[in-house]
Amino acid sequence: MNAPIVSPALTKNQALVFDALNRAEGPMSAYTILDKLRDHGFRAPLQVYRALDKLTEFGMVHRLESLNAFVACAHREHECCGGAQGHGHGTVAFAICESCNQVMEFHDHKVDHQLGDWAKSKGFKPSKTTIEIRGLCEKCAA
Amino acid sequence: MNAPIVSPALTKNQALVFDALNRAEGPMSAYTILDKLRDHGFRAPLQVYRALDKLTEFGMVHRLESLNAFVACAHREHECCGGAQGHGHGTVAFAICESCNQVMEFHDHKVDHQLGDWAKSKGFKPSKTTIEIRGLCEKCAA
DNA sequence: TTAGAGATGTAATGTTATTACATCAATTGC
DNA sequence: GCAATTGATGTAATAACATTACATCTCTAA
Repeated sequence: MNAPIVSPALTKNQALVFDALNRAEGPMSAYTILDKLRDHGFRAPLQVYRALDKLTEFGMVHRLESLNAFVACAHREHECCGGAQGHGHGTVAFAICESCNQVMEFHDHKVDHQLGDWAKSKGFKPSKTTIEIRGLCEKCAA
Repeated sequence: MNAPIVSPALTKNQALVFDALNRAEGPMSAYTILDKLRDHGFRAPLQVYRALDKLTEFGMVHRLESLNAFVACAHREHECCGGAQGHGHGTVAFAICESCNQVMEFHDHKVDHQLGDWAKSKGFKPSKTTIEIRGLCEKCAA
């Protein structure tokens, strides 16, 4: 089984981690996830990191590099352009509110293309692109 | 003294850290910098982090979020659009070769605008934007 | 039924970043 | 001059994030 387009069957640990992230309504660090899952038998960081690796590979979870934290993917399945990253989209971008910690996930074709064009012009072969906007969301900026 | 447009006078520690990054021809972690500067009297991480904070604030150094590492800014002074981030540019983007660790710093008006437009449409007020493309540079992809 | 692959559990360690507290030097206002 | 403030520095300790190493275990395909 490789690079499934639809959600694959998850292992127990993967399902627990994914569920925790879905309930969270915001990004969580690996160690926060670990704490949430202690009641379910989790005892070591590696259990979380292994599950996160897989979920990320499946495109079901994203890592926020500027936060060292993780969020469940907010895209609906089959939405918009199928990309190299499985699950149904190309590069995703994030707007992260530094006040309320809310994260907006979005996709922007033009940005995607523009960066792709730059890469092509330089002979650079992208494997993963990170776009994160830190700032204040509408509510918090008011 | 606040938010200088030209390079401010650096303190001894700031100058040492900046110099180390300039010589490096590639990103360095804070602890790598620390090791390089032990001969110059550095003994603790905080000495490095404090200098990096200031240099970043001055726009002379960038943090690569996906690497937890730092690079000296590759822009010439006075080049292109003066932005909110001092030093003479708006958002910068990075292409990071995962094979040879070379980093290309660039600026793309269209991407900048496009993300700005998205933010405006959502009422989001950006403070800092991260754009990092991981992949293989032309040489390493060949 | 056994060899391989993948998932799991656990401990230990490595790497990155911050908090807390003390000191020192330059500047400002009196 | 000389407090008072501000900013830079030094040091130790700790917190936060992530990986390596090794031992099982379970399923499945030959």
